[in-house]
Amino acid sequence: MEKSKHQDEAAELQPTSMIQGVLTQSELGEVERSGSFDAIAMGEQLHALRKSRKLTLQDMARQTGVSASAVSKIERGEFSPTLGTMQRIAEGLKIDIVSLLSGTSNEVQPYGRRSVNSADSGRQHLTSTCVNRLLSPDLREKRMLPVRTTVTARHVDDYIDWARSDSEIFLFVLSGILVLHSRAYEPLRLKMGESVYYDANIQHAWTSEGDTDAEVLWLISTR
Amino acid sequence: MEKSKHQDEAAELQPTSMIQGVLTQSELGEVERSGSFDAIAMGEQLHALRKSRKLTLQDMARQTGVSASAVSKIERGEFSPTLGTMQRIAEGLKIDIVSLLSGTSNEVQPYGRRSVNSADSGRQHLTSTCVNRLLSPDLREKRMLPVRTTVTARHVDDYIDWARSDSEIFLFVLSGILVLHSRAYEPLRLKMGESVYYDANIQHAWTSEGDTDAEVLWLISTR
DNA sequence: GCTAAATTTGTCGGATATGATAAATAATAA
DNA sequence: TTATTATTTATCATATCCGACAAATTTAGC
Repeated sequence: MEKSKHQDEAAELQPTSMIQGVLTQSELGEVERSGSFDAIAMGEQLHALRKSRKLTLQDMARQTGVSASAVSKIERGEFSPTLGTMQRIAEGLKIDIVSLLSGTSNEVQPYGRRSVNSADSGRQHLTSTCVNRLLSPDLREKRMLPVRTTVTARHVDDYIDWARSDSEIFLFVLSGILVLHSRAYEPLRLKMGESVYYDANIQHAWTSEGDTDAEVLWLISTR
Repeated sequence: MEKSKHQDEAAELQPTSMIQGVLTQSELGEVERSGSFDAIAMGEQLHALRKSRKLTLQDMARQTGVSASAVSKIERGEFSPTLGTMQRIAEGLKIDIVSLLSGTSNEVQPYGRRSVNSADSGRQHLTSTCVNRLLSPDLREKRMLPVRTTVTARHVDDYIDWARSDSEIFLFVLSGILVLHSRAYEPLRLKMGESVYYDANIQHAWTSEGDTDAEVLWLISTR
């Protein structure tokens, strides 16, 4: 079993960013997306943004101080703008360059979404080390991924690969005794009501201690 | 009481980004930071990055395909580079432009941090509507802020201002009955073991129902 | 359809960025 | 120190960006 053991159901439910079926690839996906773009992409961004605001090239020129012809050429990728002109454009449009470049400037922020979970909601997903139930799977592009998990593993040997990602994890023990194993720390025993917040960029794995399986509520950051 | 009611202790513990004592200003802080920079700042960024990697201008030229003299002038803000050259530089340095511009390219990502909370850990902070205990307050710059709260309010009238921020909130009921009030939805009753994930950009407030105060575990996204 | 206005795209001169090479400065060694 | 080398900055020719205005295209009204 590998790192996705207590994570692959989550992966299934966030398809766009889950390249390898590993939950924490979601963040990787974000990073990759924001990093990959060229002058044309940026031009398209700008064009889309201008259209969505229903501005003409002239309006643009007036607001930003960059000539209409220049904006036109930038939009069509005919040449690659100077940082200075990009700044003027961003300033005139009241957005920051980062979002202009990363292509998030035109995204509408989700508003008022809500997803309720009953005590036993969520399709169960079994692995050899735990049973996962992803909470609020209907909401996409969440910043946090809440999961309720029953940890069935009793020994770290049950894990072939330990989990690792560039995310952060918060874990709260609902019942039983959970042992958090980490490459950087001694095993940590957590009882009911206890919790831990840790960087997932260090390898880690979970096991239960005692007769009953530990039940945990945990969230992993997605960006 | 205002929006920070069940959030102001959190604010206290993330001083840099908590301008107005409102928890979700953390996000605002991030945004503001990433938006403010000019060509010179970018040049300084680049210079710092080059130095930290112990590269000469020639090395740079070799790796990026941008001439040493050009890089030198960019670093000193003598002119504003083209998006194309910025791309070449970013590519050669194996970073994405966004982080180069936003100034995060040279930051070291926290590694292997960990913070454990006992069942009753965290200094209590009383407000007129609830008792908050911020979990893992010793970790700074977290992507999620975990809080354990006892909701003492019985009626929405106890709130003067409802909470609102550009964050996302996950809430899990540990005991009692919590009622989630929202400007967009009918009041939602949540019993023990039930949970909800919602966008905090719509005004909301929490109350307890029944004789005992509801005990909830909740996390709010910070970026 | 046509006409007129609005909007976008092309042209060209001037401004600015970039690259090759030289000059200047800083670092290193004897 | 001086000599030597490494590194950065300045010079200048060339390529590219940018702005003003003209040409072409699209849109709107009839």
